[in-house]
Amino acid sequence: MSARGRCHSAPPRPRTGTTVKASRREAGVRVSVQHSGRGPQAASGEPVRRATMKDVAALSGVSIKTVSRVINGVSTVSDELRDRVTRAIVQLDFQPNLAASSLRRTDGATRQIALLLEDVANPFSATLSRAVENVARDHDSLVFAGSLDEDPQRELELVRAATLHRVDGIVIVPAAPDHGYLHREIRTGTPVVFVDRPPRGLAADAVLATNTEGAREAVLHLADHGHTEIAFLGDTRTISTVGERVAGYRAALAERGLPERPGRVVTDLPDTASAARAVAALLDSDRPPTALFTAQNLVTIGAIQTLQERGLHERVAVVGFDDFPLADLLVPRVTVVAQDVVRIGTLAVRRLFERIAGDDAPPREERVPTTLVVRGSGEIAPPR
Amino acid sequence: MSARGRCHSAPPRPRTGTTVKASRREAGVRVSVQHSGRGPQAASGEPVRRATMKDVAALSGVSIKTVSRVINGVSTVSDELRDRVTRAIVQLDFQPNLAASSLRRTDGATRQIALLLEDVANPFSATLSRAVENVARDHDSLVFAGSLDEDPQRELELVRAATLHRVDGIVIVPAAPDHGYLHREIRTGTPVVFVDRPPRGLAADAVLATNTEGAREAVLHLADHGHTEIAFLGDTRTISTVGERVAGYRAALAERGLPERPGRVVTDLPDTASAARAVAALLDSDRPPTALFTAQNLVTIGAIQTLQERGLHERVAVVGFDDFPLADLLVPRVTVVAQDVVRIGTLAVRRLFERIAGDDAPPREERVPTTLVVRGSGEIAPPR
DNA sequence: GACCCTGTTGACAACGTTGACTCAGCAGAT
DNA sequence: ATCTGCTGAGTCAACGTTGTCAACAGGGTC
Repeated sequence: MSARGRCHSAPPRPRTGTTVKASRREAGVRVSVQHSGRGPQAASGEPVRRATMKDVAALSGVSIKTVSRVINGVSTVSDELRDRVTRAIVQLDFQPNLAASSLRRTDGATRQIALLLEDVANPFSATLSRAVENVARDHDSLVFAGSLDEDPQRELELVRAATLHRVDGIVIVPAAPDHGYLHREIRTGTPVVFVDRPPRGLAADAVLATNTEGAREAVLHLADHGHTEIAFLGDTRTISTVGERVAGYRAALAERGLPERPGRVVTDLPDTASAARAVAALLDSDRPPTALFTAQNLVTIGAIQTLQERGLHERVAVVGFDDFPLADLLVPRVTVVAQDVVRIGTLAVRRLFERIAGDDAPPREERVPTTLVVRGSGEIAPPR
Repeated sequence: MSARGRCHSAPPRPRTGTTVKASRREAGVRVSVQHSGRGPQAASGEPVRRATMKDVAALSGVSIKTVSRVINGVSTVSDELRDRVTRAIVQLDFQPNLAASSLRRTDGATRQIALLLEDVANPFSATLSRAVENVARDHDSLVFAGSLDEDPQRELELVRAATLHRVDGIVIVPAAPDHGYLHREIRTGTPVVFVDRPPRGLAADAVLATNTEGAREAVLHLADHGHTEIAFLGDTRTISTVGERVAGYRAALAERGLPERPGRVVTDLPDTASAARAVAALLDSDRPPTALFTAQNLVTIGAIQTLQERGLHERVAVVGFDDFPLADLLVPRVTVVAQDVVRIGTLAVRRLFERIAGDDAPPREERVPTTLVVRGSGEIAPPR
């Protein structure tokens, strides 16, 4: 944007309808320039200075401080002045400058929070994101979302960017193996709430799913449908949820007196393709499992791909951890242990806003229960 | 946050491993308080004041202005001073106060852009969001995303919130029927780029899909597989893409000399459920269609639901507009006209950053081509 | 009438940074 | 030796707001 002009003179402004278009093509994208009489966008009607409190004060004949009081809802302003100021604000379309405000204020609030997740484009993150947005709205705060891609380095960068922008707080689905570095941020007044995975090397609030219990329930479900050969397939081992889910798997096997066969716990499957390959390998082994517990979204999908390719989708039982869209349109419909993602997100931001408001109770860990959603794929009986 | 303290004395800090937990239950969520020796989160090690340029200047023995120069990469600083300042910055963990900076700077840049979309939780929006984030990262900018839920009122509110926070620019998938109100924002220096749907009553940049051509291609595809009874099912009529896709549908029918039967164009299906009902109604009509062109994501899914329920999914052909996850795992796999969402998002933000950089060329409309993805559901032949 | 209290308003400085300007020092031209 | 121009550094004010404090009006009390 060029320097702010002072010129307020209105340019000639013909009707909008007269737009003429001319097309050309570049690299598959069709571009058309709009030769409207209104002229270029950025210069449309000369850049205009935004009104400040000073302008409002001048127009309503009061001091700047009184304008500030009206805006902040301070009660010691007479009705008459409040009225005059309010009218001036509307007339000038005044919006206070948040930067100046947060610079001066003692609490330094910016009314922005950061949400750092795995990848805004995956369904878990997207749902979380929406839940967080809804709560943030009630607190007049904006949410900026960042994707970590399970990369610790990226986590550092984004936390850094967040504090650079002086966000009021951070909700994070962490990727880093250690969070000691967050100590400094918390001490300088940026509270952090962990979601889905607990902090390591740091005491902080966390909202998590009951991973172990959920996994246990899933595997018991399979065992109770007659399966004795149940495999575990999961995401990257270093993610804490994976460990918890493995623990649940083992607890269920032990509870039903089933042995854990070697090679039946496969982890470090970060995407659909690797999960698909892992399932293929299992099926090709000497003693193929008759049931699969897929401990994550993408793993479940990869598994189903392989089963479909081999025509085994009506033969091998599958229970997945975490629900996903269209799970109930596949054949067979997919039985899952669903996390209450909206609940998790909501609790996490609420906690964050409590911290922002000054709550300094000891950090808490909240566990949100999962639900077994029976749909078909988990109720397939073992052969013979 | 309580008032900033000055106390820098380090509290006793025992090992982390000694955390003790106590559980209780409230409304299904298990809560455990962490009685770690480190004490409450917010007070952990007393709140600490953030370093300012003044501190850096004092530590390195230069003026504040020189610190500013170093941070902004001004070349007229001797190597020695630059070194001293850099070391002080690291030592104090200094991060410049962006609020103060943008307050003082002539361009007033905040390094934040807003992304307003239908709903961060739907796949189209989520993909767009990720694409925007990636480009924004290159410009050291943060993105905050907001969901409009197709609500014009909400659009006004969120644009308002965005300008209140003085974002450098806005990328928007609009919901409002008229965008004249944006004139003011553009003139005060907040450029706006439209995505998926063009602006109305305003000249502004837009990046759109080739809706008409894509729809035409889909319907020609169905006709060329022998269908003469093809229905159109679409989202809310007021959305411009819907109109364009209807136009493409009609163009294709005309091109193949097929009549448009009454009641075959069904719109205003905002969600899966209503789409499912609409398909049921069509199938129950006197002359049921043998093929469906579903002009939006959720509509496609709703249609498939009904077809599956009736066991017609291998009988009635379907081509959808817009790809969706798992489209290739359904039975039959779903043929779609895919939009290049990543491309659309990328072009849009790039354009936005050009505007932010001061480009004041006339507004442009770019059209990104669609691709027909043949998978099975669109190649089902009509009965007999 | 002097005193105090309360409630409303404004003057002023300060938040942390950067733009405009100044100034000292020095090299090269005169 | 003086002048000019340039380079590197510093001083000061200003961005738009809010916290602190003082001033003032009006009312009630003694």
